[in-house]
Amino acid sequence: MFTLVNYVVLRIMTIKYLLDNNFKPTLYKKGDVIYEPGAQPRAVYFIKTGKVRMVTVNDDGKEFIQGIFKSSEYFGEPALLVNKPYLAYTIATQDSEIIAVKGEDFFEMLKAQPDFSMKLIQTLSHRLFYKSMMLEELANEHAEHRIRTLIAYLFKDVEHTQELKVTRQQLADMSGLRVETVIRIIKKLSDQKELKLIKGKIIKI
Amino acid sequence: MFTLVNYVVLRIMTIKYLLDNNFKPTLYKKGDVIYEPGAQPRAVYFIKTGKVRMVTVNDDGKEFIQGIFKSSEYFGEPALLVNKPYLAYTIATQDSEIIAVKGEDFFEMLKAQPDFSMKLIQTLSHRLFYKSMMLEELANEHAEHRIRTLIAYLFKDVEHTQELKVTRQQLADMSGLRVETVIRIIKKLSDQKELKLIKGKIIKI
DNA sequence: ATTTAAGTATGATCTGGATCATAAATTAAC
DNA sequence: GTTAATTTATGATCCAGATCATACTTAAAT
Repeated sequence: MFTLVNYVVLRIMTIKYLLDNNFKPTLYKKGDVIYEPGAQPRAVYFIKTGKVRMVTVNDDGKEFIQGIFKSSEYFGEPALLVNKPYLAYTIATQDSEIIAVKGEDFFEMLKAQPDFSMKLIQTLSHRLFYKSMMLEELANEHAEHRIRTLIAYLFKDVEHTQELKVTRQQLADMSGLRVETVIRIIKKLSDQKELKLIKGKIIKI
Repeated sequence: MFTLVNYVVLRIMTIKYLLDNNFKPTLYKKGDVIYEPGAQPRAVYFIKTGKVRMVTVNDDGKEFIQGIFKSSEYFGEPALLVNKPYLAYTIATQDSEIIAVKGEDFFEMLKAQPDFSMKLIQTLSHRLFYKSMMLEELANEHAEHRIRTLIAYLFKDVEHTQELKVTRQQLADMSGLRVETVIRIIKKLSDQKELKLIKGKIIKI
């Protein structure tokens, strides 16, 4: 069976494969936009180093974080694969080196490497899982439940007593709530000893 | 490039392939549960005939419709592929013949047929697209906007002057709103001539 | 053709979380 | 080390949509 370890190895291998095959990373500075909604997809983006956030923005300018991608992950395939314009912005949240693999090359990779194809299927399944979970939350659950579920998810493969590297604003932007609401709920969860706060940082208990 | 026509053909071919290879459909009666949340996935389900709805249910019994699957479509792969318990119920909304393909056989199919693998990637991408769109709506948009977007999506490959085969309750269960709210909004959209109502049925304008 | 069930319709009230406003505590930048 | 910029914090008010209640209409079952 497919394990977490070879999953990670395969991810790193993919970047190596690209570099070995002469794909060149582009440098994006913090805040740079990699693509915007409405644009026609032409490539899949592999992150060599750095981090990006994928956000949809409504008419009032309110952001919703669709996903966060970091080193050795890739993004932008769904739009390319269904051949529809992007729905979201993708923005570097720190300086990042990103390899853009053109559509044809990506399809080539898929054909040439059945392993990669299988891995993509798993990656897409993971993302679907997360989105299904969040849809249920946003549709049916109240603020406190949403934040509990989201924090549990973010903490899922994190050690005891480690801190969460997300701001209240980001939690708000992932849960469809407002910062003030998230702040009040985090405080409440802390009062109930469901988590610990040290200088405002959220610590797993 | 991959077109809608060969996409549909491939879908139908898959069922034919399964029948030719001696996979036997099981009959589910209207209301029968195919699987429930918490169960460990062992198979992928291909619908020969009929229709199912995939729903998550919260503690108060409120349903959220994660997806509706019909003839020649399949469901249940993400949980199998990431090897996590199901999140949702899948329930036959009418009498249905469904072929359960065991995990091993499904992985076999994927390996043996690169076409199928590519098609699965596209299918997952489509579902991700829909879920991303709905997440943005549930997180950021007001009731009227949600219903507009949802109706536009449901009408997307439907002719002019055709009727929507969904109830107000189903729209509510897909948008995280309450029936009364959906009813009031549909009425308003009708008043604004954005759609037509005939005996309560929603008609594309 | 009647009964029953499911879906649609509408008004009145209530409430969770948004919004607004203002300040304190951290962190980043120079 | 000081200033500037984020982030966290907290109270007061407001409102979209939930909830409750009740009735009507259409479709399904017998």
